[in-house]
Amino acid sequence: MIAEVIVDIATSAIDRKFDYLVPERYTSVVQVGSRVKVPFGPREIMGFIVGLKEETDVDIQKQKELMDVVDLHPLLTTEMMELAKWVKQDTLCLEIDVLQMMLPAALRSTYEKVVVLEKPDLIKDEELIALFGSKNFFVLPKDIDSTTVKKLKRLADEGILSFETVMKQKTAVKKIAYLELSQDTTIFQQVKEALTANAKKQLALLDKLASENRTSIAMKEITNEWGFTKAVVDQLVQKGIGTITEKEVYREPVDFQSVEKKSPLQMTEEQQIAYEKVLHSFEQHRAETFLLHGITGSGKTEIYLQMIAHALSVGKQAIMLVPEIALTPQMTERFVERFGSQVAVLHSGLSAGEKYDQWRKIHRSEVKVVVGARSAIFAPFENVGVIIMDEEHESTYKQEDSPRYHARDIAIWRSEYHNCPVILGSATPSLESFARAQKGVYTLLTLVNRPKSQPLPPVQIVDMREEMKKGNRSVFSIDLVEAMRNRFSRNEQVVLLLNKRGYSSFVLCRDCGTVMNCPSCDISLTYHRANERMKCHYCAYENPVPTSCPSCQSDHIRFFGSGTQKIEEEIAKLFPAEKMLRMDVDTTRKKGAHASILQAFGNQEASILLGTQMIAKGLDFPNVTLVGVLSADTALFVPDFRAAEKTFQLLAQVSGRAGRHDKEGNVILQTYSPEHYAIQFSKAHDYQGFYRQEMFYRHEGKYPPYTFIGSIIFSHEDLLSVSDYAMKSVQWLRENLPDSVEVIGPSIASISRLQNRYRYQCLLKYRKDEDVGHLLHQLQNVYKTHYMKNGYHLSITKNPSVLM
DNA sequence: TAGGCAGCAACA
DNA sequence: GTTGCTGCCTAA
Ligand SMILES: [Zn+2]
Ligand SMILES: [Zn+2]
Repeated sequence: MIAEVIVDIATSAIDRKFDYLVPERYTSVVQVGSRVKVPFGPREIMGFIVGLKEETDVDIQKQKELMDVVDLHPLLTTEMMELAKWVKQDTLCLEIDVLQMMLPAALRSTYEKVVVLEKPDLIKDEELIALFGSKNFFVLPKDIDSTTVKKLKRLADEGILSFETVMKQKTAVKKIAYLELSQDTTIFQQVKEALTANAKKQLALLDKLASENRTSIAMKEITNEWGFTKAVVDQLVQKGIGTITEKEVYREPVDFQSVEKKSPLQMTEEQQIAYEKVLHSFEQHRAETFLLHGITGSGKTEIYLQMIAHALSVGKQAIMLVPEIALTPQMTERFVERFGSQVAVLHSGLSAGEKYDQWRKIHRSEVKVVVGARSAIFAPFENVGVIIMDEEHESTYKQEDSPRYHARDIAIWRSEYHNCPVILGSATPSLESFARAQKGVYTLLTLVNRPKSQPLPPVQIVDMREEMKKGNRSVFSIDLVEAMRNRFSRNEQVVLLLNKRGYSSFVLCRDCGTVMNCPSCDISLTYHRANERMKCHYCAYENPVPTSCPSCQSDHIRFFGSGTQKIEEEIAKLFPAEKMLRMDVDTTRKKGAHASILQAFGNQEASILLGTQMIAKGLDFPNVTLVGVLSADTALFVPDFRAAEKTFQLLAQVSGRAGRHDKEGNVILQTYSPEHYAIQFSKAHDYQGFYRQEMFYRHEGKYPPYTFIGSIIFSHEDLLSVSDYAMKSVQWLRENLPDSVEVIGPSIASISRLQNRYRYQCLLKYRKDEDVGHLLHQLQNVYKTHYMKNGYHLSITKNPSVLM
């Protein structure tokens, strides 16, 4: 038998199947989807079996046997392997990268080089002896200097030492030791009678066991809570009262006991209609995509819950995607309330072990519902009944680095595989999705009423130019200050949004204006207050903040925070009695900080929550009756065709935060461009109006959804080389692409240098994937054969979420 | 002429 | 991604 194996090496030349002979003893255990240990050149590495066959074209002399079958049960389903092939083809990435991404990080193998001392008496060099310490081996560090390596290699040639590569698995299954008591109850009496008088502890433990009347007790409980040492237990085990066994346990991030079970809510007529349309499609086993457009508070989640419940009732599984930032404990609780321990949760806050355990529960079908962020779309269920993506417009559903997949595309692919519906839900759908719904590619479902909430809050626009004329130079308009004062007098809460997308704090010299930049990237360094250091977001560079300016030696160094600090001071002056919580990149760097700030605000520990766009999601607070947007327009003027769409989505989202409950809410938008349509339509809560206006501009500019965008980045350490490569490539594209494809560039990329590499960018606007797919593959092949080895980089992103 | 080192193909 | 081979250069 022959196994087709994709090996664990992420290089394009290796990213294909290799045939291995299956030794006789493994023929009954090898399965497609299992991992295997294989010889590859002089090494041993991990690989995935992607096929089994009886014959191979490979030279008989080249053929090798696989060494070991690692998994007795396949890790990857047939579906996942097919999906990986499609993702490779569609996003121009490596198949092995997709396969690795489908599995939890804990299953990834790592490789270590170990130096083993063979003849200890023949080694003279003191430095080398020190490396071994008292052992006869050491792990070769990655950053070891080359002279030491040379010395070691020489000794290896003489046979004094040898190099070995060790394959390691990161995290294993967690096991807990249990004392299993014997079934034979007479043994206890026998042992007890045979005890000598000085065996007081053993006697006490026997009595305790008798009083507990359990058959299995965790060793931890016996030692920590009952206060017996392991020696006492061991002695009794030796006398035959039972055995110590290891039991597999799951590291469980959700406490199911503490969550009260809840029944489905009565749906409104509008919800019922939407639900039944999906249900009909579900019953027909159709792979239909629904766009559920419902304003904030219109009850989309109840439709999700009931659809999932129905899928489970006929033995199917469900995948529920939520953007990472909205995946709060409150969010997951809603699912646990309905489905109890049938829910698995996957998000970035889990440890590697917890993620692995959640994944195993999914893989073994011990849970039926997955609630998770982007990567949860790869949940290895085998009988999916419905896939739901909440807030489908979120750009975080697109993975920024390879494999550059969009969760929406994966969702639709999987729905076709399982013949089940997909629900894309949003209050402000992406233009792409809404346009597809208009064309009938997706089925549009609309919710316009808010069953439990007040009508959408009135939005007031404050023209900050007028404030300037009145002589108010503060970031707070007179109206906003007045409204805030009014809320505080009623003991209500206020949310303030500082709309400064993408800005982080930087370090600047006040005398000459020099901004501290990364020496290897054309980007300013980010100031980290916690340790007084400056870091580069794009490479590993890190340095303490200088005491004097490197270009003019002045010591007037200033830090520009995300802007929230300055506003914090101003609030303290205006409302000295009010407590405030700040939420921005600085205060949420630590894991869990985000959730704890929101929780504190929910507990009324402060009356003001000030933050950047990250506050737009998450909890809804019943006591918040005013949302103030300090600078509604700053994101409008970034050079991105989605700027208006993103601004509208953000404003719509924060507006929904005010007055979701019995109290009436208000929104105040401060702006320097009150006439802009994104702001005007936000005020009117008019998605459709915004959609029509924005579609007009997209049509004018030939932007999505009228076209698709492809972004190609060329980079090299040498500026002239990369400009030459970019020019040649783009010229070739122009000559070979059909006229319907617009080729823009090449031009210097917006981040012109990254990790010491100069960057050029080219943009493609095309209408059909077939128009560019073939040529992009060809461009990549030319890159692999002629450019890659000379230090060039080529990166192709289809439908980038940001134009960088 | 041995030793060293960069460049490169092969990995089943 | 690594490895070991090849051919060229350099120091003795
Ligand atoms: Zn950098
Ligand atoms: Zn200066």
